[in-house]
Amino acid sequence: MNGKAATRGEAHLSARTRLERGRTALGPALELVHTGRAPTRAVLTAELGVTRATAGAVAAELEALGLIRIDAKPSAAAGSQGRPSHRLSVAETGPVALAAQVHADGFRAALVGLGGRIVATAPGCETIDADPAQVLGSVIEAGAQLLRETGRRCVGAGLAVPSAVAEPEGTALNPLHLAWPAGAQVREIFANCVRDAGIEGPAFTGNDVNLAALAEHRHGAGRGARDLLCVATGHRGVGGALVLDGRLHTGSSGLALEVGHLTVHPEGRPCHCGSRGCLDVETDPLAFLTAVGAEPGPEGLLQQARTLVAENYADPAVRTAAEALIDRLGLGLAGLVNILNPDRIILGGLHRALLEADPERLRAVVADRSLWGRSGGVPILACTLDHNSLVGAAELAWQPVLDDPLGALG
Amino acid sequence: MNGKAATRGEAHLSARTRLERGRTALGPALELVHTGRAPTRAVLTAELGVTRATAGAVAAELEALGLIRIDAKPSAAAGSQGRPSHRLSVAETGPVALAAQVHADGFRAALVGLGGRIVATAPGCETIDADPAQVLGSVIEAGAQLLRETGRRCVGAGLAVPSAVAEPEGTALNPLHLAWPAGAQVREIFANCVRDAGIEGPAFTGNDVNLAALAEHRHGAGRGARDLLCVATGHRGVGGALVLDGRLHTGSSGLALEVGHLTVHPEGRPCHCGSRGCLDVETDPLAFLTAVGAEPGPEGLLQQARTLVAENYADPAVRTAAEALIDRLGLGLAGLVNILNPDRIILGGLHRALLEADPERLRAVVADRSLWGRSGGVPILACTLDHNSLVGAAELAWQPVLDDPLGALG
DNA sequence: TGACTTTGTGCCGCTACTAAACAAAACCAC
DNA sequence: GTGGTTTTGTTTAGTAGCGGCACAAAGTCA
Repeated sequence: MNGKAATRGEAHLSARTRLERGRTALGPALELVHTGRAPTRAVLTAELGVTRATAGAVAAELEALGLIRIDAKPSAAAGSQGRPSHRLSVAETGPVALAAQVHADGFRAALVGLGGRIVATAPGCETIDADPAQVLGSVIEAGAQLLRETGRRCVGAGLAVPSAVAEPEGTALNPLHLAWPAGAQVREIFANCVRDAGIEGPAFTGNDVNLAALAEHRHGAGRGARDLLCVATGHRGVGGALVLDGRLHTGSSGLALEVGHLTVHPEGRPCHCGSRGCLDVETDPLAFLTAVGAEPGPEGLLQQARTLVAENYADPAVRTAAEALIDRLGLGLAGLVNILNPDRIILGGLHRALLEADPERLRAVVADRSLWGRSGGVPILACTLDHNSLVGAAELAWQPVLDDPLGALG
Repeated sequence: MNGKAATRGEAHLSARTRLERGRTALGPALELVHTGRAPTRAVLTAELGVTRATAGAVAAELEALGLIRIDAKPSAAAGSQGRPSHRLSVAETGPVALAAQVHADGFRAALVGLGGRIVATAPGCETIDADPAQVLGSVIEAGAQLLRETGRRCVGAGLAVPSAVAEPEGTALNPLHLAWPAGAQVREIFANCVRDAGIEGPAFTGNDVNLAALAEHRHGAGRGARDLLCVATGHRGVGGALVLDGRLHTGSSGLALEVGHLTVHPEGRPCHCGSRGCLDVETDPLAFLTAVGAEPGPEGLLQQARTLVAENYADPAVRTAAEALIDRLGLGLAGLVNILNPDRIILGGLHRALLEADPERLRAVVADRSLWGRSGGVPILACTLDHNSLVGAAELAWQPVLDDPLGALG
């Protein structure tokens, strides 16, 4: 060991300069197929910037690894000239990632293949225990059952939690809606559950909105965006996420994009953070239901608020409350646009319903409050994936394979 | 051309997947020497993660290109064992970048070598014309004169302007303090001036605070940081910049980190943006001087405010005004911390003076208003480089060489 | 003085790629 | 049909960059 070298730079820095070796084209090629950007070897050739020979060899190797499928029969695209190409697709019986999600109403487990395809889903549970180890043990047991039933190889496991996850410790800082203790070592607990269940591969844990953003970027409304901003509500509060150049930006300690305490209404209601009129307390489902004067129903705050916006927008009380929320959400998004200048924004939860109820109003507010009205033209879209947090959790587990297929599976 | 491939992904995406070829170790190695992280070939070996043979060959090639110098005599580090290593350093007579900066008081030109070392400086001008082409023509003429005097090879030119620069057009959106027209095509004008002066290499233009952040990251207080946030004042207004993984984050249209309109004082003074109590109007030199009740002096707002803070902090009026600014700056920084979660913050201009006057107060405010007080522990430092915008402008011109030394110089 | 430690270099071989020629499978014009 | 064109896929040979290894060099330590 060389002491000078070890203390000189932080680990992540030398990682950035460290060179890749081996089949460097393998990972990028798999990612292109995974995200649906390489339907044929010809496209793969162009996207990788390599020769046809290389693209062919790489594709063959990925097929040999059981990750992708190359159609035996060529299929000509309509109106195309030349020799028809063989389609590339994700292997249908290839490995899967075990994805898990916990939320206020319970948990879910699923197996997710390449391409973000959900292969199998466990029934799920509708209640949640106060002990993280018990909950995560149950959800992993459900996942292990799925693996036994399908008999598929597992590349790893990912967990989505409705809380900020601190780096590098992997503790849940505010699992307020889970009745879990703040600071619970979720990553470690989850990894232990995965190991104890005899499941292959590494285990990862992330915030649900972050993972939803990652999934939308790769397989949903965020495809092709370079700087993607996601904002979404759960039942309570607001979460944000940023995907830069295809990677989640979680900041130095995992706490980036905690957007809930942007001020969007200086005279607004007080927030537990000590300020007033935070995005959290002004635009979440509870804020909306309170403004409408609706009694809490049995279906949960988020579902109740969404349904009201979607189905009763003609009701003046609903519309007035919704427009107030849209204006404040727009103010918050404009503030984020001025700081992050994303090239796309995706909304989830109640915010998605608000966008769909009156897209023009939201876009106008954002454009009006963005500097020079210019970046106000940023596209604002609704998220498009079902279970995007679950798919995002699987992306975490797939990442090592995408980075180095041979190293992770060989 | 393949139409399908061309329309499938945006250009930057295929660039990310496109593979490097040739001597892939050359660029990273040069960057390590450039940023002072590879003082010997042994360290270079460790940082690159290659064999000694490769590191030796790469260093020899960089020396042959005239970019670095390998000491003929070995120099043993104190208290070290083993064979002493030959020191690596930046070539003293190697190529230079032409750096230019325009600001409210005039312009400056300099030649900057690798390592961020200013090799030569032109006297500079104290007045500024309303016509961008004339100003940039003059500054380039001063730079060309320096090149003639020193006879050194030029790798390109970089320009720092006190305005947001829109991407990809390269227009200055708010050169308010320059008396230039908003929307001036500064990048194109600058590139034309460079070409007309017969200067080799490409020309680049960027915002001065962004470039200052880049320079501080590579050669100053930001070294080793992964997520670096910079906030600085000029004479009027506040600018921000973010360096992620060694690269400037300018957002999709160059307008990221326009932090001047964060709300830091809801009942504060009105801002031209339509809101009240923006960081711009609450924490810039004019805000400070107004709060103190000082008459504008001849030395410029920034210098006057800085001097007051640095030399008259005992004066109750100065102290009261400074503390109010610190509190509001802290609020703004806390908001940015909640969104970006940087691992370091660097302050420039008046903000630097405020930090140095009362570092504890500023850190306490930021920690208090950051979520969980956790990321509030982010280090807040003063910038350390002289002429950091100028050095940053040179970094732009050096970047192609750092990315691919052979391709840029061979 | 000799053992040990660390740095630097020459040589060999591997491997992932390129380049270029060839083969295959569609279309079109006649 | 038949032959030409276009695009895709494969085969072959060649190359460049890096790893591995052995060895040499230049210091410290006992």
